[in-house]
Amino acid sequence: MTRTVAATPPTRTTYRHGDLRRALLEAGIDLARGGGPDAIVLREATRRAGVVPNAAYRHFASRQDLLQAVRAAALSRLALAMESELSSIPGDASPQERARGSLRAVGAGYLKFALAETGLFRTAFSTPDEVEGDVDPAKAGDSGMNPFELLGSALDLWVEAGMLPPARRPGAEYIAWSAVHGLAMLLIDGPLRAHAREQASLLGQRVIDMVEKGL
Amino acid sequence: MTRTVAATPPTRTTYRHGDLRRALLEAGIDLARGGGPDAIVLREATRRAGVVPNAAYRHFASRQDLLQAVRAAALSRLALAMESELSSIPGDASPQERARGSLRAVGAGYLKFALAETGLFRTAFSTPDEVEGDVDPAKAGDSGMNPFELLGSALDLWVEAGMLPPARRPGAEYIAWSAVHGLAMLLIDGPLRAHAREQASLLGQRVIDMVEKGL
DNA sequence: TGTACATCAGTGAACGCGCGTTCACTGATGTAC
DNA sequence: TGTACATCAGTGAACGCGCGTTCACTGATGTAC
Repeated sequence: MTRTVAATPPTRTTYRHGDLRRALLEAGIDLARGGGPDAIVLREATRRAGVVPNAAYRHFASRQDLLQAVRAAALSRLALAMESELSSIPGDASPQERARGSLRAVGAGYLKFALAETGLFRTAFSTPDEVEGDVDPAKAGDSGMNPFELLGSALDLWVEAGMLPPARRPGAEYIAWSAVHGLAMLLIDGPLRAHAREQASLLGQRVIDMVEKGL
Repeated sequence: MTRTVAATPPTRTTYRHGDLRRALLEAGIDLARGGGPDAIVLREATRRAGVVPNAAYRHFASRQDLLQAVRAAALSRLALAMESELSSIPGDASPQERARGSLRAVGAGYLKFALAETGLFRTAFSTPDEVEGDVDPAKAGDSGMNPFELLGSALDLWVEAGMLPPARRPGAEYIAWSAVHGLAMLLIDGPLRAHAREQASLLGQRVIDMVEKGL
Protein backbone atom coordinates (compact mmCIF):
# COMPACT_ATOMS: atom_id res chain seq x y z
CA MET A 1 0.00 0.00 0.00
CA THR A 2 1.76 3.13 -1.21
CA ARG A 3 0.74 6.25 0.64
CA THR A 4 -0.22 8.87 -1.93
CA VAL A 5 0.79 12.40 -1.16
CA ALA A 6 -1.88 15.01 -1.81
CA ALA A 7 -0.96 17.05 -4.86
CA THR A 8 -2.21 20.46 -3.77
CA PRO A 9 -1.99 21.68 -0.19
CA PRO A 10 -5.56 22.42 0.87
CA THR A 11 -5.26 26.17 0.97
CA ARG A 12 -8.70 27.56 1.56
CA THR A 13 -9.73 30.75 3.29
CA THR A 14 -13.50 30.50 3.17
CA TYR A 15 -15.56 28.20 5.36
CA ARG A 16 -17.52 27.00 2.37
CA HIS A 17 -15.52 25.22 -0.26
CA GLY A 18 -17.54 26.56 -3.14
CA ASP A 19 -17.39 23.63 -5.49
CA LEU A 20 -16.76 20.59 -3.40
CA ARG A 21 -18.72 18.14 -5.47
CA ARG A 22 -16.66 18.96 -8.50
CA ALA A 23 -13.44 18.91 -6.48
CA LEU A 24 -14.22 15.45 -5.11
CA LEU A 25 -15.14 14.15 -8.51
CA GLU A 26 -11.93 15.48 -9.96
CA ALA A 27 -9.90 13.98 -7.11
CA GLY A 28 -11.69 10.70 -7.75
CA ILE A 29 -10.81 10.88 -11.42
CA ASP A 30 -7.17 11.51 -10.58
CA LEU A 31 -7.13 8.57 -8.21
CA ALA A 32 -8.74 6.31 -10.79
CA ARG A 33 -6.28 7.53 -13.37
CA GLY A 34 -3.47 6.31 -11.19
CA GLY A 35 -4.80 3.03 -9.93
CA GLY A 36 -8.14 2.09 -11.41
CA PRO A 37 -11.43 1.74 -9.57
CA ASP A 38 -9.95 0.38 -6.34
CA ALA A 39 -7.84 3.49 -6.01
CA ILE A 40 -10.93 5.62 -5.59
CA VAL A 41 -10.86 6.14 -1.84
CA LEU A 42 -13.33 8.53 -0.27
CA ARG A 43 -11.00 9.72 2.45
CA GLU A 44 -8.18 10.42 0.02
CA ALA A 45 -10.52 12.40 -2.22
CA THR A 46 -11.55 14.61 0.70
CA ARG A 47 -7.91 15.01 1.70
CA ARG A 48 -7.10 16.27 -1.78
CA ALA A 49 -10.04 18.61 -1.69
CA GLY A 50 -8.77 19.98 1.64
CA VAL A 51 -11.84 18.95 3.53
CA VAL A 52 -12.75 16.67 6.42
CA PRO A 53 -13.68 13.07 5.43
CA ASN A 54 -17.38 13.17 6.17
CA ALA A 55 -17.89 16.37 4.20
CA ALA A 56 -18.10 14.12 1.16
CA TYR A 57 -21.50 12.95 2.32
CA ARG A 58 -23.06 16.29 1.49
CA HIS A 59 -22.41 15.50 -2.17
CA PHE A 60 -22.24 11.74 -2.52
CA ALA A 61 -24.38 9.21 -0.75
CA SER A 62 -21.51 6.76 -0.39
CA ARG A 63 -18.18 5.75 -1.79
CA GLN A 64 -20.04 3.69 -4.38
CA ASP A 65 -21.88 6.79 -5.47
CA LEU A 66 -18.61 8.64 -6.05
CA LEU A 67 -17.27 5.66 -7.94
CA GLN A 68 -20.26 5.71 -10.26
CA ALA A 69 -19.72 9.39 -10.96
CA VAL A 70 -16.09 8.74 -11.82
CA ARG A 71 -17.13 5.87 -14.05
CA ALA A 72 -19.51 8.09 -15.94
CA ALA A 73 -16.76 10.66 -16.42
CA ALA A 74 -14.40 7.97 -17.67
CA LEU A 75 -16.94 6.75 -20.22
CA SER A 76 -17.47 10.30 -21.35
CA ARG A 77 -13.76 10.80 -21.90
CA LEU A 78 -13.59 7.59 -23.83
CA ALA A 79 -16.37 8.88 -26.05
CA LEU A 80 -14.41 12.10 -26.57
CA ALA A 81 -11.33 10.12 -27.58
CA MET A 82 -13.37 8.30 -30.19
CA GLU A 83 -14.97 11.49 -31.46
CA SER A 84 -11.57 13.04 -31.81
CA GLU A 85 -10.52 10.24 -34.16
CA LEU A 86 -13.81 10.44 -36.04
CA SER A 87 -13.36 14.12 -36.66
CA SER A 88 -10.32 13.54 -38.84
CA ILE A 89 -12.29 11.70 -41.51
CA PRO A 90 -12.31 13.93 -44.60
CA GLY A 91 -15.64 15.52 -45.35
CA ASP A 92 -15.63 14.45 -48.97
CA ALA A 93 -15.17 10.75 -48.27
CA SER A 94 -17.39 8.30 -50.13
CA PRO A 95 -19.95 6.41 -48.06
CA GLN A 96 -17.70 3.36 -48.23
CA GLU A 97 -14.65 5.30 -47.13
CA ARG A 98 -16.64 6.95 -44.39
CA ALA A 99 -17.95 3.63 -43.12
CA ARG A 100 -14.51 2.05 -43.04
CA GLY A 101 -12.97 5.15 -41.57
CA SER A 102 -15.58 5.42 -38.84
CA LEU A 103 -15.06 1.89 -37.65
CA ARG A 104 -11.30 2.32 -37.65
CA ALA A 105 -11.62 5.63 -35.83
CA VAL A 106 -13.80 4.13 -33.15
CA GLY A 107 -11.39 1.26 -32.68
CA ALA A 108 -8.32 3.45 -32.72
CA GLY A 109 -9.82 5.89 -30.24
CA TYR A 110 -10.67 3.03 -27.97
CA LEU A 111 -7.16 1.61 -28.05
CA LYS A 112 -5.48 4.95 -27.66
CA PHE A 113 -7.59 5.78 -24.67
CA ALA A 114 -6.95 2.40 -23.09
CA LEU A 115 -3.21 2.90 -23.41
CA ALA A 116 -3.06 6.56 -22.49
CA GLU A 117 -5.57 6.46 -19.64
CA THR A 118 -5.31 2.92 -18.41
CA GLY A 119 -6.67 3.62 -14.95
CA LEU A 120 -9.70 5.45 -16.28
CA PHE A 121 -10.26 2.80 -18.89
CA ARG A 122 -10.32 0.08 -16.27
CA THR A 123 -12.64 2.20 -14.17
CA ALA A 124 -15.00 2.73 -17.08
CA PHE A 125 -15.45 -1.01 -17.39
CA SER A 126 -15.55 -1.92 -13.75
CA THR A 127 -18.63 -3.92 -13.17
CA PRO A 128 -22.00 -2.22 -12.70
CA ASP A 129 -24.69 -1.01 -15.07
CA GLU A 130 -25.28 -1.49 -18.78
CA VAL A 131 -24.26 1.17 -21.28
CA GLU A 132 -26.53 0.01 -24.04
CA GLY A 133 -29.76 1.93 -23.59
CA ASP A 134 -28.23 4.40 -21.19
CA VAL A 135 -28.87 7.99 -22.19
CA ASP A 136 -27.13 9.55 -19.19
CA PRO A 137 -25.34 12.55 -20.74
CA ALA A 138 -22.59 12.20 -18.13
CA LYS A 139 -21.39 9.20 -20.11
CA ALA A 140 -21.51 10.82 -23.53
CA GLY A 141 -19.08 12.83 -25.60
CA ASP A 142 -19.75 16.05 -27.46
CA SER A 143 -21.97 14.25 -29.93
CA GLY A 144 -24.26 13.19 -27.11
CA MET A 145 -23.43 9.56 -27.81
CA ASN A 146 -21.76 7.20 -25.38
CA PRO A 147 -18.99 4.87 -26.57
CA PHE A 148 -21.36 2.05 -27.30
CA GLU A 149 -23.58 4.27 -29.39
CA LEU A 150 -20.60 5.60 -31.33
CA LEU A 151 -19.65 2.08 -32.28
CA GLY A 152 -23.24 1.33 -33.23
CA SER A 153 -23.47 4.31 -35.52
CA ALA A 154 -20.22 3.37 -37.25
CA LEU A 155 -21.72 -0.03 -37.98
CA ASP A 156 -24.90 1.59 -39.26
CA LEU A 157 -22.77 3.37 -41.84
CA TRP A 158 -21.53 -0.02 -43.01
CA VAL A 159 -25.07 -1.16 -43.60
CA GLU A 160 -26.00 2.09 -45.37
CA ALA A 161 -22.94 1.81 -47.58
CA GLY A 162 -24.00 -1.70 -48.54
CA MET A 163 -20.90 -3.24 -46.99
CA LEU A 164 -22.69 -5.19 -44.27
CA PRO A 165 -25.86 -7.18 -44.95
CA PRO A 166 -28.62 -5.92 -42.64
CA ALA A 167 -29.16 -9.46 -41.44
CA ARG A 168 -25.69 -9.46 -39.94
CA ARG A 169 -26.09 -6.09 -38.28
CA PRO A 170 -27.73 -7.19 -35.01
CA GLY A 171 -25.11 -8.02 -32.45
CA ALA A 172 -22.29 -6.84 -34.70
CA GLU A 173 -21.28 -4.37 -31.98
CA TYR A 174 -20.29 -7.21 -29.77
CA ILE A 175 -18.16 -8.88 -32.37
CA ALA A 176 -16.23 -5.74 -33.14
CA TRP A 177 -16.08 -4.67 -29.54
CA SER A 178 -14.80 -8.07 -28.41
CA ALA A 179 -11.81 -7.94 -30.68
CA VAL A 180 -10.73 -4.44 -29.78
CA HIS A 181 -11.54 -4.75 -26.11
CA GLY A 182 -9.60 -7.98 -25.89
CA LEU A 183 -6.55 -6.43 -27.46
CA ALA A 184 -6.81 -3.49 -25.09
CA MET A 185 -6.87 -5.85 -22.12
CA LEU A 186 -3.93 -7.87 -23.36
CA LEU A 187 -1.99 -4.68 -23.91
CA ILE A 188 -2.62 -3.12 -20.55
CA ASP A 189 -3.06 -5.99 -18.12
CA GLY A 190 -2.03 -9.02 -20.04
CA PRO A 191 1.04 -10.57 -21.55
CA LEU A 192 1.65 -7.69 -23.94
CA ARG A 193 1.98 -5.23 -21.08
CA ALA A 194 5.75 -5.12 -21.43
CA HIS A 195 5.90 -4.21 -25.11
CA ALA A 196 2.54 -2.51 -25.34
CA ARG A 197 3.77 0.75 -26.77
CA GLU A 198 5.69 -0.61 -29.76
CA GLN A 199 3.24 -3.31 -30.71
CA ALA A 200 0.03 -1.48 -30.04
CA SER A 201 -0.50 0.20 -33.37
CA LEU A 202 0.67 -2.77 -35.43
CA LEU A 203 -1.54 -5.21 -33.58
CA GLY A 204 -4.31 -2.65 -33.55
CA GLN A 205 -4.19 -2.57 -37.33
CA ARG A 206 -4.28 -6.32 -37.59
CA VAL A 207 -7.18 -6.67 -35.20
CA ILE A 208 -9.21 -4.03 -37.00
CA ASP A 209 -8.39 -5.70 -40.32
CA MET A 210 -9.72 -8.90 -38.86
CA VAL A 211 -12.91 -7.21 -37.75
CA GLU A 212 -13.49 -5.75 -41.19
CA LYS A 213 -12.97 -9.07 -42.90
CA GLY A 214 -14.94 -10.92 -40.30
CA LEU A 215 -18.03 -8.76 -40.27
CA MET B 1 -18.43 -6.60 2.67
CA THR B 2 -20.27 -9.89 3.04
CA ARG B 3 -18.94 -12.01 5.80
CA THR B 4 -18.25 -15.46 4.39
CA VAL B 5 -19.05 -18.37 6.60
CA ALA B 6 -16.42 -21.08 6.69
CA ALA B 7 -17.64 -24.13 4.81
CA THR B 8 -16.20 -26.88 6.97
CA PRO B 9 -15.93 -26.60 10.74
CA PRO B 10 -12.26 -26.96 11.53
CA THR B 11 -12.43 -30.41 13.07
CA ARG B 12 -8.92 -31.51 13.69
CA THR B 13 -7.60 -33.81 16.40
CA THR B 14 -3.89 -33.72 15.69
CA TYR B 15 -1.65 -30.81 16.54
CA ARG B 16 -0.10 -30.91 13.10
CA HIS B 17 -2.45 -30.26 10.25
CA GLY B 18 -0.78 -32.66 7.91
CA ASP B 19 -1.30 -30.89 4.62
CA LEU B 20 -1.74 -27.26 5.42
CA ARG B 21 -0.13 -25.88 2.31
CA ARG B 22 -2.55 -27.77 0.13
CA ALA B 23 -5.49 -26.84 2.37
CA LEU B 24 -4.64 -23.15 2.17
CA LEU B 25 -4.19 -23.31 -1.57
CA GLU B 26 -7.53 -25.01 -1.95
CA ALA B 27 -9.21 -22.47 0.31
CA GLY B 28 -7.61 -19.75 -1.78
CA ILE B 29 -8.94 -21.33 -4.95
CA ASP B 30 -12.42 -21.48 -3.45
CA LEU B 31 -12.24 -17.85 -2.44
CA ALA B 32 -11.04 -16.83 -5.88
CA ARG B 33 -13.79 -18.88 -7.44
CA GLY B 34 -16.33 -16.83 -5.55
CA GLY B 35 -14.93 -13.36 -5.88
CA GLY B 36 -11.83 -13.15 -8.04
CA PRO B 37 -8.35 -12.21 -6.92
CA ASP B 38 -9.42 -9.65 -4.31
CA ALA B 39 -11.39 -12.33 -2.50
CA ILE B 40 -8.21 -14.22 -1.71
CA VAL B 41 -7.78 -13.22 1.93
CA LEU B 42 -5.07 -14.88 3.98
CA ARG B 43 -7.01 -14.84 7.22
CA GLU B 44 -10.08 -16.35 5.64
CA ALA B 45 -8.01 -19.11 4.07
CA THR B 46 -6.55 -20.02 7.46
CA ARG B 47 -10.03 -19.89 9.01
CA ARG B 48 -11.23 -22.40 6.45
CA ALA B 49 -8.25 -24.60 7.06
CA GLY B 50 -9.04 -24.50 10.79
CA VAL B 51 -5.77 -22.92 11.71
CA VAL B 52 -4.56 -19.72 13.34
CA PRO B 53 -3.87 -16.83 10.89
CA ASN B 54 -0.10 -16.72 11.14
CA ALA B 55 0.24 -20.43 10.54
CA ALA B 56 -0.01 -19.57 6.85
CA TYR B 57 3.48 -18.11 7.01
CA ARG B 58 5.01 -21.56 7.37
CA HIS B 59 3.88 -22.25 3.81
CA PHE B 60 3.55 -18.93 2.03
CA ALA B 61 5.83 -15.95 2.38
CA SER B 62 2.97 -13.49 2.10
CA ARG B 63 -0.55 -13.03 0.86
CA GLN B 64 0.91 -12.19 -2.53
CA ASP B 65 2.68 -15.51 -2.56
CA LEU B 66 -0.58 -17.37 -1.93
CA LEU B 67 -2.24 -15.33 -4.65
CA GLN B 68 0.43 -16.36 -7.13
CA ALA B 69 -0.09 -20.01 -6.26
CA VAL B 70 -3.82 -19.66 -6.82
CA ARG B 71 -3.17 -17.91 -10.12
CA ALA B 72 -0.99 -20.76 -11.29
CA ALA B 73 -3.70 -23.24 -10.35
CA ALA B 74 -6.28 -21.20 -12.24
CA LEU B 75 -4.13 -21.14 -15.38
CA SER B 76 -3.65 -24.86 -15.09
CA ARG B 77 -7.39 -25.46 -14.90
CA LEU B 78 -7.91 -23.24 -17.90
CA ALA B 79 -5.41 -25.36 -19.78
CA LEU B 80 -7.32 -28.47 -18.74
CA ALA B 81 -10.57 -26.98 -20.01
CA MET B 82 -8.93 -26.38 -23.38
CA GLU B 83 -7.45 -29.83 -23.50
CA SER B 84 -10.81 -31.33 -22.76
CA GLU B 85 -12.25 -29.63 -25.85
CA LEU B 86 -9.25 -30.64 -27.92
CA SER B 87 -9.67 -34.27 -26.99
CA SER B 88 -12.99 -34.50 -28.80
CA ILE B 89 -11.42 -33.90 -32.20
CA PRO B 90 -11.76 -37.17 -34.16
CA GLY B 91 -8.53 -39.05 -34.67
CA ASP B 92 -9.05 -39.48 -38.41
CA ALA B 93 -9.50 -35.78 -39.13
CA SER B 94 -7.64 -34.32 -42.10
CA PRO B 95 -4.87 -31.83 -41.30
CA GLN B 96 -7.21 -29.03 -42.33
CA GLU B 97 -10.04 -30.29 -40.17
CA ARG B 98 -7.64 -30.80 -37.31
CA ALA B 99 -6.27 -27.26 -37.60
CA ARG B 100 -9.72 -25.69 -37.69
CA GLY B 101 -10.95 -27.93 -34.94
CA SER B 102 -8.01 -27.18 -32.71
CA LEU B 103 -8.47 -23.45 -32.93
CA ARG B 104 -12.18 -23.74 -32.24
CA ALA B 105 -11.52 -26.08 -29.34
CA VAL B 106 -9.04 -23.71 -27.77
CA GLY B 107 -11.45 -20.82 -28.16
CA ALA B 108 -14.44 -22.77 -26.93
CA GLY B 109 -12.54 -24.10 -23.92
CA TYR B 110 -11.48 -20.59 -23.08
CA LEU B 111 -15.01 -19.21 -23.23
CA LYS B 112 -16.54 -22.10 -21.35
CA PHE B 113 -14.01 -21.75 -18.59
CA ALA B 114 -14.53 -17.99 -18.39
CA LEU B 115 -18.27 -18.47 -17.99
CA ALA B 116 -18.19 -21.49 -15.70
CA GLU B 117 -15.34 -20.33 -13.48
CA THR B 118 -15.52 -16.59 -13.71
CA GLY B 119 -13.71 -15.91 -10.46
CA LEU B 120 -10.83 -18.21 -11.35
CA PHE B 121 -10.70 -16.81 -14.86
CA ARG B 122 -10.36 -13.28 -13.52
CA THR B 123 -7.74 -14.49 -11.09
CA ALA B 124 -5.76 -16.17 -13.84
CA PHE B 125 -5.47 -12.86 -15.64
CA SER B 126 -4.93 -10.60 -12.69
CA THR B 127 -1.86 -8.59 -13.36
CA PRO B 128 1.58 -10.06 -12.69
CA ASP B 129 3.98 -12.17 -14.72
CA GLU B 130 4.09 -13.20 -18.37
CA VAL B 131 2.83 -16.59 -19.48
CA GLU B 132 4.67 -16.67 -22.78
CA GLY B 133 7.98 -18.32 -22.02
CA ASP B 134 6.84 -19.63 -18.67
CA VAL B 135 7.47 -23.34 -18.28
CA ASP B 136 6.17 -23.56 -14.70
CA PRO B 137 4.31 -26.90 -14.70
CA ALA B 138 1.90 -25.49 -12.11
CA LYS B 139 0.36 -23.47 -14.92
CA ALA B 140 0.09 -26.29 -17.42
CA GLY B 141 -2.53 -28.88 -18.20
CA ASP B 142 -2.04 -32.61 -18.73
CA SER B 143 -0.20 -31.98 -21.98
CA GLY B 144 2.39 -29.94 -20.13
CA MET B 145 1.38 -26.86 -22.08
CA ASN B 146 -0.04 -23.70 -20.55
CA PRO B 147 -3.01 -21.95 -22.18
CA PHE B 148 -0.84 -19.70 -24.28
CA GLU B 149 1.14 -22.63 -25.63
CA LEU B 150 -2.03 -24.55 -26.46
CA LEU B 151 -3.21 -21.63 -28.57
CA GLY B 152 0.20 -21.41 -30.22
CA SER B 153 0.23 -25.05 -31.15
CA ALA B 154 -3.26 -24.79 -32.67
CA LEU B 155 -1.98 -21.99 -34.86
CA ASP B 156 1.05 -24.07 -35.81
CA LEU B 157 -1.35 -26.66 -37.20
CA TRP B 158 -2.83 -23.96 -39.42
CA VAL B 159 0.57 -23.26 -40.88
CA GLU B 160 1.34 -26.95 -41.34
CA ALA B 161 -2.00 -27.47 -43.08
CA GLY B 162 -1.19 -24.64 -45.44
CA MET B 163 -4.08 -22.54 -44.21
CA LEU B 164 -2.01 -19.74 -42.76
CA PRO B 165 0.99 -18.25 -44.59
CA PRO B 166 4.07 -18.59 -42.37
CA ALA B 167 4.66 -14.88 -42.72
CA ARG B 168 1.46 -14.18 -40.88
CA ARG B 169 2.15 -16.65 -38.12
CA PRO B 170 4.19 -14.40 -35.79
CA GLY B 171 1.90 -12.56 -33.42
CA ALA B 172 -1.15 -14.45 -34.63
CA GLU B 173 -1.72 -15.63 -31.07
CA TYR B 174 -2.50 -12.14 -30.02
CA ILE B 175 -5.01 -11.54 -32.76
CA ALA B 176 -6.93 -14.68 -31.95
CA TRP B 177 -6.57 -14.26 -28.24
CA SER B 178 -7.77 -10.67 -28.37
CA ALA B 179 -11.04 -11.59 -29.98
CA VAL B 180 -11.88 -14.43 -27.65
CA HIS B 181 -10.59 -12.72 -24.54
CA GLY B 182 -12.58 -9.60 -25.34
CA LEU B 183 -15.76 -11.57 -25.77
CA ALA B 184 -15.11 -13.35 -22.50
CA MET B 185 -14.71 -10.03 -20.72
CA LEU B 186 -17.86 -8.57 -22.23
CA LEU B 187 -19.76 -11.67 -21.25
CA ILE B 188 -18.65 -11.80 -17.65
CA ASP B 189 -17.97 -8.22 -16.61
CA GLY B 190 -19.32 -6.13 -19.41
CA PRO B 191 -22.60 -5.23 -20.99
CA LEU B 192 -23.44 -8.80 -21.94
CA ARG B 193 -23.33 -9.94 -18.35
CA ALA B 194 -27.11 -10.06 -18.11
CA HIS B 195 -27.73 -12.33 -21.08
CA ALA B 196 -24.39 -14.06 -21.10
CA ARG B 197 -25.71 -17.59 -20.93
CA GLU B 198 -28.06 -17.48 -23.93
CA GLN B 199 -25.82 -15.44 -26.18
CA ALA B 200 -22.52 -16.95 -25.27
CA SER B 201 -22.38 -19.82 -27.72
CA LEU B 202 -23.91 -17.86 -30.58
CA LEU B 203 -21.52 -14.94 -30.17
CA GLY B 204 -18.70 -17.38 -29.51
CA GLN B 205 -19.33 -18.93 -32.92
CA ARG B 206 -19.39 -15.57 -34.62
CA VAL B 207 -16.20 -14.41 -32.96
CA ILE B 208 -14.37 -17.58 -33.84
CA ASP B 209 -15.67 -17.33 -37.42
CA MET B 210 -14.23 -13.85 -37.52
CA VAL B 211 -10.88 -15.05 -36.27
CA GLU B 212 -10.74 -17.76 -38.91
CA LYS B 213 -11.57 -15.36 -41.71
CA GLY B 214 -9.32 -12.68 -40.31
CA LEU B 215 -6.18 -14.75 -39.88
C1' DT C 1 -31.87 49.43 4.26
C1' DG C 2 -31.65 46.51 8.37
C1' DT C 3 -32.52 42.64 11.18
C1' DA C 4 -34.26 37.53 12.39
C1' DC C 5 -34.00 33.28 11.02
C1' DA C 6 -34.01 28.98 8.23
C1' DT C 7 -30.89 26.46 5.50
C1' DC C 8 -27.27 23.62 4.88
C1' DA C 9 -21.99 23.08 3.86
C1' DG C 10 -18.32 21.78 6.36
C1' DT C 11 -16.29 20.37 11.38
C1' DG C 12 -14.68 17.36 15.20
C1' DA C 13 -14.63 13.25 17.33
C1' DA C 14 -15.42 8.76 17.34
C1' DC C 15 -17.01 3.76 15.89
C1' DG C 16 -16.03 -0.86 14.55
C1' DC C 17 -14.03 -3.49 11.08
C1' DG C 18 -10.93 -6.90 9.14
C1' DC C 19 -6.82 -7.00 7.30
C1' DG C 20 -1.56 -8.52 6.86
C1' DT C 21 2.14 -9.30 9.61
C1' DT C 22 5.56 -9.89 13.75
C1' DC C 23 6.91 -11.89 18.12
C1' DA C 24 8.08 -15.22 21.45
C1' DC C 25 6.03 -19.58 22.58
C1' DT C 26 4.75 -24.83 22.80
C1' DG C 27 3.93 -29.23 21.42
C1' DA C 28 4.63 -33.31 18.26
C1' DT C 29 7.73 -35.64 15.32
C1' DG C 30 11.62 -38.25 13.84
C1' DT C 31 16.51 -39.07 14.03
C1' DA C 32 21.17 -40.14 16.34
C1' DC C 33 23.18 -42.68 19.65
C1' DT D 1 14.73 -51.21 21.96
C1' DG D 2 15.01 -46.89 24.54
C1' DT D 3 16.17 -42.23 25.47
C1' DA D 4 17.97 -37.14 24.33
C1' DC D 5 17.48 -33.76 21.43
C1' DA D 6 17.03 -30.89 17.24
C1' DT D 7 13.56 -29.56 14.10
C1' DC D 8 9.83 -27.08 12.86
C1' DA D 9 4.45 -26.83 12.35
C1' DG D 10 1.09 -24.60 14.58
C1' DT D 11 -0.34 -21.27 18.85
C1' DG D 12 -1.52 -16.98 21.35
C1' DA D 13 -1.41 -12.38 21.67
C1' DA D 14 -0.73 -8.26 19.82
C1' DC D 15 0.52 -4.31 16.38
C1' DG D 16 -0.72 -0.53 13.45
C1' DC D 17 -3.21 0.59 9.51
C1' DG D 18 -6.65 3.04 6.82
C1' DC D 19 -10.96 2.52 5.64
C1' DG D 20 -16.26 3.91 5.32
C1' DT D 21 -19.61 5.80 7.98
C1' DT D 22 -22.50 8.04 11.96
C1' DC D 23 -23.32 11.65 15.32
C1' DA D 24 -24.13 16.06 17.19
C1' DC D 25 -22.07 20.43 16.24
C1' DT D 26 -20.93 25.33 14.21
C1' DG D 27 -20.44 28.83 11.11
C1' DA D 28 -21.65 31.36 6.73
C1' DT D 29 -25.13 32.36 3.51
C1' DG D 30 -29.25 34.32 1.62
C1' DT D 31 -34.11 35.22 2.04
C1' DA D 32 -38.50 37.23 4.28
C1' DC D 33 -40.20 40.89 6.57
